Amino acid sequence: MVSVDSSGRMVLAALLDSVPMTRPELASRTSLSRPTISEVVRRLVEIGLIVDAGVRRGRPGRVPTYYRLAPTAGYVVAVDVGGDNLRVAAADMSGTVCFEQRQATRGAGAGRVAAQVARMIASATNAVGEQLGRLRRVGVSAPGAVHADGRTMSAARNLGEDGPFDLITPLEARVDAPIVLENNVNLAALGERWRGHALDVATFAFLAVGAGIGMGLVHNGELVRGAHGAAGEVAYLPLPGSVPPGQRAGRGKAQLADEAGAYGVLAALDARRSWPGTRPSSVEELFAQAAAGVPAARDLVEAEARQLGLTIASACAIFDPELVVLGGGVGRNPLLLPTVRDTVNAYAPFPPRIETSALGEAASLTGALFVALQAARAELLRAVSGPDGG
Amino acid sequence: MVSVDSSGRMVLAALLDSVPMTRPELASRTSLSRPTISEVVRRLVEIGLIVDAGVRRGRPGRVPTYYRLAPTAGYVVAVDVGGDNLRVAAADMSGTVCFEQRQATRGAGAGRVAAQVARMIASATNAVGEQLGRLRRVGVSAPGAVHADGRTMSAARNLGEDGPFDLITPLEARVDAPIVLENNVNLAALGERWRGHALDVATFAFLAVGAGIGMGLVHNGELVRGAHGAAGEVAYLPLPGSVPPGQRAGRGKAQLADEAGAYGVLAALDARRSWPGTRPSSVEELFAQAAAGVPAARDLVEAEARQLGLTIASACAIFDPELVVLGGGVGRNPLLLPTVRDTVNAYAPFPPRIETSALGEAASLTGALFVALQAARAELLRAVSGPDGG
DNA sequence: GGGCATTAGGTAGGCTGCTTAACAAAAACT
DNA sequence: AGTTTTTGTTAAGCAGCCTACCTAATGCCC
Repeated sequence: MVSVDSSGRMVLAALLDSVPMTRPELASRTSLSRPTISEVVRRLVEIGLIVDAGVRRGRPGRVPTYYRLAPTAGYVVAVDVGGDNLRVAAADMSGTVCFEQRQATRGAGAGRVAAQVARMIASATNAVGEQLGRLRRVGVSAPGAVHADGRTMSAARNLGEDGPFDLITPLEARVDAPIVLENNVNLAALGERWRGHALDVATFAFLAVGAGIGMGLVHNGELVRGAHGAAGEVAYLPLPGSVPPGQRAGRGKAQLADEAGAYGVLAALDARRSWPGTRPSSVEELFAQAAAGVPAARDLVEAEARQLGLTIASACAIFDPELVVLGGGVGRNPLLLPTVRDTVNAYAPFPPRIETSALGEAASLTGALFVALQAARAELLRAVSGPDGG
Repeated sequence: MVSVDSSGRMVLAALLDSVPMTRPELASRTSLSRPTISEVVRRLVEIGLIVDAGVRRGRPGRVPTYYRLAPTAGYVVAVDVGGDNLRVAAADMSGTVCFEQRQATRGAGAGRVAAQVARMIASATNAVGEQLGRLRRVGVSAPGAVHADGRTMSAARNLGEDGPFDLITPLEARVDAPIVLENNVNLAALGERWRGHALDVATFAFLAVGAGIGMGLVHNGELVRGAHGAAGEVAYLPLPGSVPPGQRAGRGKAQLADEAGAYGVLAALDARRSWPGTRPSSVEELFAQAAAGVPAARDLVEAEARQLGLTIASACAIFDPELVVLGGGVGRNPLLLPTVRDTVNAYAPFPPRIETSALGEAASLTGALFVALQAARAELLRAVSGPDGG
């Protein structure tokens, strides 16, 4: 008798890519024999994990049956928790997104945010209904450093929390699935690797510039978190022109690169005494004026781009990525790209490719979907042998 | 019949740690049954990879036989190619060093260096003789960036080569074993992880400060090379006070951190117009005067330590290591440590542990031994199933 | 020194998870 | 209609382990 253990996993793993396959195809893909594949497929159909998906006609020989992942194999939900917006998405086990929603963040503090997140997850599960089976995993993207326990996070100023706090526990009480928490920038990096510009890139960095600034690093396809979950905290880079710590107000040890976020850009804007025409009141307006050719606006944008260039040059000297993806509300503005590239080329001995995010606002959410799917699939593969095996 | 395939590898892998083991011990270690272990051991003894190592007396019960790796299982040789010195070491498959030698580097250029290296390898193999079996692998440590092909390297100014050059091909003609080439700083990092201060540390950095400066990064136990083999090239870090590229003479794009090497320190020394007492003519003398309390010398050492601190702070902002090991002729001087630590603590939000190298001058050589051993062991494990299997 | 407890090592038989070989079934091609 | 081609099933077998049981050889205790 055949296992449905290691071979079952191989077959299921092959079918998780959502492409239906015939048994001979599965045999050559897994390099198992056809009898073994038949046995495994029979068991997986019995368990309800895969289903018949019609036959293939038109070629000589007996018609083979296609098999694919059962639609009821389960689904995952991802949440991107931002200071301004909450985003939710749901996808089936093959990764096809079947629900999306966006809401303004109402209220601050872990408790209120958790409550709103739980409601959004509930509306996602309601929308999906029973047709996709059960909810297998929830991926949560949030700004701030995630501790080693995978539950606590700190430095999430955007969410109105300064100290360490726990977003997971209040969620677990209201959600019937394991929850994976990860930093939003790290997830944006994984998102770009899954469905963005870093498709086949093993070693790259995602530079997110929004209200603040942060970098997500991927090495040989796996996330670099650092010993304290602080890898990619480039706000703490000592850069040329930066003011030594202790001589700065407010942000603790954060260095010059912190000024590259929207806060910093607006501060630089305020510092300008005169402005030709109407003074921009947001970073978007500043970029619009720069695009329209207002010299003062172009100056600020150039200065910003140089900062980002120095940040990337530092990353190259340490990490030497093959590609750097620029993202975040500020960072993904294409106006920055030429000066960023020039600056990096001037400093780095082996300049990486530099692109703006292919996923835009959805990068972190896509990454959260990815980690949720990964975890759910791994659990599914383990579960194949677990229950009893037959 | 038992495989000597997967189980054979498990047994051999257990015995590679050089600790002799009895068959019951092997059984519990590999979680295989005693009959299986007996069968596997019989085959490995037949092949000549392991040998009887006496019996254990003194405990109740039948006396068990110890087995260990055969002394004739082979050996590896490591070479550390430096601008001033060549070092060679040989070790048996269990990692016990049984030969060491040092020579001044005579002549420059790939050709001459390769010839001298080949002679040293030959003297190592002669010293070892036939008693350890055959030479299985040679590990070579060299300054400079190793290309993706694992053969070519560039930027090895210390060896009198500027452009890319190939040290491996001329060696292969004179050495009867596969050769592994790796950057000396990367190898120093691996050395510290194998037999130094980073024993159980998964994510750390080795900062080498000698003539130049370079960093070796280890993430989850594996080397971070970067997309162009340029990870850890911290000479290119843009730091506070650094002069933009193009405004500097000589070293291309290299930034301020380059001044942290011995060249830079001596340049700073020369820039001082007056000096109390006899002006030091080497970095060693400078440190000696600083230790003796000469204020000007202390100033220079402090400045150097601050540079290193900023470099490490940059690495923390990007990579967030758990530990940083200071090495190299300049870097391992303990006089630097307090100021380095203070500077890092001032800048980094999560300061890593900082230690001076436990292996000193031998760090790179130890790392070269390690990669040679790793490669030789992997090949040995593959070979167990290869030849025929019985 | 003899019996007993304890541990090592060997043998026999059996089970699991595959394999290959052979065959039956069902389509396209001629 | 017959041939070719591919799919799917069945039967038999084998590799690589395991368990159960047995024998061998020691230390310990009286």
